[in-house]
Amino acid sequence: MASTYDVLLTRLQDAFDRVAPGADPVLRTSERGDFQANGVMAVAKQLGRAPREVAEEIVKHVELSAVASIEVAGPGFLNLVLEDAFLSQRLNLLVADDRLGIDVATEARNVVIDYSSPNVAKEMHVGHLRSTVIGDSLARLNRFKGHHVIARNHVGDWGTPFGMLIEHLLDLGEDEAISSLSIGDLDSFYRGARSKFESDESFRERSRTRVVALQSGDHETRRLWRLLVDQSVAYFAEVYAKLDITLRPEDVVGESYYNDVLDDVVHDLESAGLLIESGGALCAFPEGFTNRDGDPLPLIVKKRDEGYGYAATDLAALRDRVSTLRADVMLYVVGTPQAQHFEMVFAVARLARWLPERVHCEHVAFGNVLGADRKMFKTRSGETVKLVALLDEAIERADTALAGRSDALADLDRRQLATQIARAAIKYADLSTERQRDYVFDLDRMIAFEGDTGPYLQYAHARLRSIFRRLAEPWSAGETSFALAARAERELALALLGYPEAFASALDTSAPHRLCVYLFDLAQRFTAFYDACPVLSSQGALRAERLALCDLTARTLSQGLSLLGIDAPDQM
RNA sequence: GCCCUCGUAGCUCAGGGGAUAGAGCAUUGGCCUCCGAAGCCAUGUGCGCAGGUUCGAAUCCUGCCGGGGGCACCA
Repeated sequence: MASTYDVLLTRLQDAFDRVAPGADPVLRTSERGDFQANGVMAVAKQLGRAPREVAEEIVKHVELSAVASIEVAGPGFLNLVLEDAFLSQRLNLLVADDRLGIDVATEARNVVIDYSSPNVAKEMHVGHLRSTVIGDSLARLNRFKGHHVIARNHVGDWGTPFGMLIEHLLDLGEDEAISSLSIGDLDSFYRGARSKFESDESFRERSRTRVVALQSGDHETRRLWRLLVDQSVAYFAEVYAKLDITLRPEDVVGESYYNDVLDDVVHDLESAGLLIESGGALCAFPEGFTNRDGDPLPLIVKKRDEGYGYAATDLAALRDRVSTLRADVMLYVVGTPQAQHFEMVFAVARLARWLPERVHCEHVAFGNVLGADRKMFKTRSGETVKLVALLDEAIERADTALAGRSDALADLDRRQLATQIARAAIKYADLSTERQRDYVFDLDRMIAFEGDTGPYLQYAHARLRSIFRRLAEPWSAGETSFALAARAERELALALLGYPEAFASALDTSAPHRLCVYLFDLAQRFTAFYDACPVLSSQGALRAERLALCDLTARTLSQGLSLLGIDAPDQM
């Protein structure tokens, strides 16, 4: 169904077209009315006419009867106020719609989303938080829109470190190594290997030999490698479950997956005349990239030592995603430092004709997570912070807070609830800031259950559900007459009608924070309404209307949060 | 040195051509015989600086200043 905004835009567009075909009405929500159209001034300028005169003409032509009143204001703004009956009609459409006004895509696209990407035999840490959380939200948004999402967890499962990791595994003994890995103590395993590699010459030599064996496909070496990978993937699955991330083991398609086609990638690039030998390495030199000396900057596809760099793997993956997975959209949820790398990879892929124009390919970049000192977020002792440790601490705090307000929650699984709240706190804090910016990680602030936080949104939802729990009679949403006499009711209603635009904006720009901003605004309008408009103690039509508003708000909050990967418990 | 990115209230952040620039936290002061006070209401000398484009600039362009990042074989 067309959203309320779309209805108004269509009507205005028709009127604008009669005066200046194709002109944008520039329709926005407004504090001076419900909406305002700002496009008149530009049109008047273009026509060389007085803006107010043009505005009057558009007002004369626009067909808005039974929809909205419209008037000219200031230099030529058009202010619109929705008719009560129209508002009521629009709300009833939402009441009857499980999707709350969000249409399924008319054509489902194949959307490949590359996110999370931890390293095998290494702990997941804050450095993986943003990619994981943002990528998962984008996956949920695209799925909800009806697209076919292909999640790709491009884990680091290949490269020279595996020589030392496998030798370390052998030193420990398989059983011992597996039990160490399966309890999630990946860091100490990795450190153990690392320290031997740095201090022990013979270990170093064994590691080098082992890498060669791995690369040449030695059966036993591959088996040991597979052991490492499987243990890690199982561990990642535990972390994802704890964070409520939708990535599955079958979404793991690591770097090694492309090993067999790397020769092919190089061969094709060579045939296309895109590779030049430079300093012993095979490089592509896409236009527009220079190094610090002003010379052309290479994308190194094959290293001097004959090994392949990550450019080769990324190119192979990209080619595979277009040709095999039939991607229409490819999103790479990777930090901003990789911006130039991806620009170059995309440029080379276009040159190689692996990336057709019709495929939308985008580096969904995000900023760093910083500590209170505005430097990269680390523990006090300077260690990277484990993701599970982060979540565990948040769970503890949530649990403590819950314990202090216990009675109503006696029957519930407090631990489960604390986990839901902790996830909300961490995810919302991450998602609610504009992606490209760095943000300061402050657990106190994000889990403080007041202000612009995940728990605040959950709380608003829980209060709504509480109203329905108290209801003596069975209730279900039906055709409702919305009078919206109180200001707070009208404000809430307008926000509810804006949900489809907030969703579209978040989806189209891969910006979950836009949905966050919307949901927080909605929650605030709800609590203002809640304060000013008694629901259960009101009577008759007013009560029915308010219950319907509550139901719509609860559904919108719940659905919106779910698109962010956040639960909305009924009680907390 | 070149390129990218960011600079908005004391702090953390929205707003990315439209009218008097908004939230949250903190501050101060009000609200619970009444649906959950994790709440609501009130409370402000702020768009880094200088030009430019425009009827209109926090928003677009140029330069400068400041933070962060990238710039040949670790991904």
